[in-house]
Amino acid sequence: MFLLVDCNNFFASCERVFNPALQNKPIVVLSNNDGCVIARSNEAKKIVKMGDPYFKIKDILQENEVIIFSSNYSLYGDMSRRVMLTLATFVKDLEVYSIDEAFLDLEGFDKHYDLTDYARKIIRITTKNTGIPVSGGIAATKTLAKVANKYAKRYKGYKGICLLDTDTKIQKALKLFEIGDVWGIGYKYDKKLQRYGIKTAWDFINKPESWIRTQMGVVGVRTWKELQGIRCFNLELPHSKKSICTSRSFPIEITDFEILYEAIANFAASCGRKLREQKTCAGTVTVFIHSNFFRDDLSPFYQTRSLQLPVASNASSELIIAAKTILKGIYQKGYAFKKAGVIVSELIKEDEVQGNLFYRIDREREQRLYKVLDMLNRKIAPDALKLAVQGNGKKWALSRKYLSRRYTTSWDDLIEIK
DNA sequence: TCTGGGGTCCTAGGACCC
DNA sequence: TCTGGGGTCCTAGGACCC
Repeated sequence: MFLLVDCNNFFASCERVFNPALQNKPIVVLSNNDGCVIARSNEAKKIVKMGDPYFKIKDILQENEVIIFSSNYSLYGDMSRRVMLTLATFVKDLEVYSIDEAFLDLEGFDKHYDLTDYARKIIRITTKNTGIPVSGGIAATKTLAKVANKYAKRYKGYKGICLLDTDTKIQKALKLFEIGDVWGIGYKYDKKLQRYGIKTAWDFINKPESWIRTQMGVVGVRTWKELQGIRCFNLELPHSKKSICTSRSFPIEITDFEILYEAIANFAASCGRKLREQKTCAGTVTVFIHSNFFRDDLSPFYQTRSLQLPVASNASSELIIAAKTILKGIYQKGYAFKKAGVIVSELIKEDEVQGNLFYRIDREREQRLYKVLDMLNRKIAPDALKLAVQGNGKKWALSRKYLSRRYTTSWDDLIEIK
């Protein structure tokens, strides 16, 4: 059996841990640039929708005295790490599936424990250790564990844990489960299935496999099987990423090449840092820039281009040079850019990089340099030490008006007790 | 008039997840 | 005025090989 543990309203809960006055109050967390709603406390769920643009719902938030936060990923990332560390003490194998979710392998546990009791113990101790409320779903497949988890959250009676272990229970659960809420069924397939009269997960599994295959390909068939208890997804072990992206929307529209370049240089440097963190090098650098797609007075403008590096690299300086070459090729005067990003791909392990007879660079020296740079930035502050081309970021800085403190990762932000 | 059969690799786009 | 960011996998079609 799998146990899926999911943090309740994760970002909102993180904000509450260090500010208990927020208990039982409606909270929303906004995306970068304070753009739109990306997390809500239960109280706020009744008031605004996920993804609502902030500027459109400002008044509603105010009327309802909703407390607003800009996203604080230093805090959420660290709280996530704490949750995962606690969960890891209970099982041999777990897969950290996202910032707020993990699949735990309960194989064999049923011989010694009552699964529901054991899972309740897990979530009780996790909440005690971290301050984050969590809930869990247990079932034979990941997709069913996801279903179970939704029930655990939906009904208080489950006391945080829902177990789907018998055909009767599963059938009952699927009959009441909307098809669009199934893991693997997104917006498009939801609409499509609804058109064919498929409203619940139960309707879905009663379609023939061939029909699912034609309409939704092998991906759909996997979901169809998983809902019937046939395992298609196993616990995945940690692996390094296959591509890494750093991108931002700008609070203003940028027309100037130099400002855009400064932003791109920072994105490339950030990709470099992430590459070094997972000990990989990138073979290809891609840059994209685009206009404000929300403006209907202008036709959308989008440019992207890739460049193969002569030797795969994770040195920020080399990535920046490549990114600048690309940017020069795709930048066009007279256009206003609202969003840009750098993607690095064709990632290979740091120590398996293929050399190049015609392009020599002192890799050892470079590696020592970035080792020091990363170490200092970890110790002092992100980007305490950076390349001069990265500038000061003032011209394109994100707006984060409602940022809380980095309670757990910055000495300056520690709570003082009076 | 009629035009084989079997394969690989790459890319763009589309679907999904959080 | 103001609309997030970061990923994965699959598929179809085109180009190529013999």
